[in-house]
Amino acid sequence: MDISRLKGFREFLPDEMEARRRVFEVMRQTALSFGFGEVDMPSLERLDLFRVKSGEEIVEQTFSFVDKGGREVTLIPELTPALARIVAHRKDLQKPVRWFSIPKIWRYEEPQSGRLREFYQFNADIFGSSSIYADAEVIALAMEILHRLGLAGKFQMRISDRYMMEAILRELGDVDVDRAFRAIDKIGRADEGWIQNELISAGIPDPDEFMGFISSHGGQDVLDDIEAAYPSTRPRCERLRDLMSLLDAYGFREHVVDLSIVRGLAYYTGVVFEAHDAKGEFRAILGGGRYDTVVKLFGGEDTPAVGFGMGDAVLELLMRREGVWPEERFSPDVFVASAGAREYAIEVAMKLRREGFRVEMDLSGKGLSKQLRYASRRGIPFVVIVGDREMEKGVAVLRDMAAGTQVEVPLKDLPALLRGRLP
RNA sequence: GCCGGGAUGGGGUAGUGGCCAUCCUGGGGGACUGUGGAUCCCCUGACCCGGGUUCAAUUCCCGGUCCCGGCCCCA
Repeated sequence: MDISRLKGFREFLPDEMEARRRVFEVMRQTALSFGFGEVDMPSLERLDLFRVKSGEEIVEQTFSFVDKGGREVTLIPELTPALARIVAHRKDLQKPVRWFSIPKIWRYEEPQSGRLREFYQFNADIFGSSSIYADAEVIALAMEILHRLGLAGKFQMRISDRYMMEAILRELGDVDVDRAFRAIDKIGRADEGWIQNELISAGIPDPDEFMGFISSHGGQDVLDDIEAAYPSTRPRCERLRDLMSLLDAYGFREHVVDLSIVRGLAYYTGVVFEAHDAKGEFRAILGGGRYDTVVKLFGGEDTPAVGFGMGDAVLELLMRREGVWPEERFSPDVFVASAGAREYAIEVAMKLRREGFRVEMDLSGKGLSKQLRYASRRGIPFVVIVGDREMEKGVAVLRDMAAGTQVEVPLKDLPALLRGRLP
């Protein structure tokens, strides 16, 4: 019998979980500050929910199985279809809908650096607004999260527009758009000769010149060049210019136009974006874009949408490298040590707990020496010592473990004193 | 699914075709029943799995699993 942990799955103990929880809390507070509401969705869904959007090949990349009722089901590989289903059917929802979530999601792939089979993914979407303001708002949320996580200037937000790329490809002739996109998506990762061959096969006559264009990334000047060379891109260039200006207005500096960003998925429409490590060490930190046709696929009205997803794996690698991953340590604020007078110790512990402190209490019934040793080893910064003497006087002894000093205080003053000493 | 490198107590490691498999750390207990970190003592606990070669395999060979990394893919 094999009871070992499955490949690509992680276990988090309190120390590790505390760090991750803090990171998620930053994401959550940032999204809330942007007026996004938090949602949660089922972890198990019908496989058909994902077939609608992505086709049969997705089955091989999901944790799917037939349940006891004969239904084909799967652990969700992404959140968007469930959201689109709700938006399609809940016609009472006032638009624009702005939602975020931090679900666990599952993908049956080979684990490697920054990629696991089970991971958390922060997800934010706006449904019901086709305006460029919505694109800007979503991208700004992504950048603000990275900023608040201590990654300002450590990433680059690369932005493109699929419609613009399609316009360029149409000007080049009879091009196999999907194939060209796949090749473009590999720029910077795959062999350049191979990419050129793929581009030729896709029907692009002069891949050298073409790659020159899409390899250049930067600000408005890149858009000017594109517009001059491919006049039919003008409306999309205008839109991208607006987007870049809006992101300036949000106060960000990490955004650039980068035509090599196309995203692998067929359903994206219009603006697409990815945030990358500025040093180019890791795979994409996050990715997203516009998907204006998806809600309709689920039977709803034509509902424009834009959003992004950010997994915790690459983010963690990057934050660790930059030294901004939170300290991996969980400990209570206070340990209540009991020297007899167990009921009084319980009373003190509960008082502190209800005042908002993290309070661990002795459960061993061992001597004070052992209790102090335990608290010391756990790294708990304060110990409250209570026994018969303290109970009779209605006081408690507050011991600062780092300083090795202690004071006797009336019980009613204990919370305030503790609050003043904790960081 | 494919390719490369790994795998020795909970964590980190040394080492070996044969003898009680090394050390550090952690965990439990004690010296110490109202004051911790030090020290000392005791206890706990490992050669990834299966097959092969061999008198003998943790060690060599093959396969698998898992970990790390790369490819494919990346919703």
